[in-house]
Amino acid sequence: MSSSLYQQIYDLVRQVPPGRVTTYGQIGRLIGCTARTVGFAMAALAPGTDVPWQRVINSQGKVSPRRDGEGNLLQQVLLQAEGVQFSRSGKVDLQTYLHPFPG
DNA sequence: CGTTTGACTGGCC
DNA sequence: TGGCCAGCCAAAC
Repeated sequence: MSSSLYQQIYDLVRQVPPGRVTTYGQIGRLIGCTARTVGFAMAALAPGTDVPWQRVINSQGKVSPRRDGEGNLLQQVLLQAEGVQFSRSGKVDLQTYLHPFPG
């Protein structure tokens, strides 16, 4: 059962429940690739995907600025709608919202 | 097949 | 706390 590298990334992101977040580095470490690769996989997602890409943020607990510069705001809104609270600086408390992956 | 780019990260100041 | 730099890896050209 060998899935593509991207498929493994998407599979882990789907395991993140609403109201929780994960980081690029966390997923990358579980699969065995770098955070850059995870970010690249997120960028390759289609608008109507079933992957909760909004729950993937950077190690600083902030939403990474995208090349377009528009979806980043949407990501914060979607997370807030799930109950994730942002600090005044626009940061998320990873110790509270980071999803603990099994293994 | 070499170069460039990008939704990252850790270290340093 | 926040900005800058080098390292990393995969896709696009």
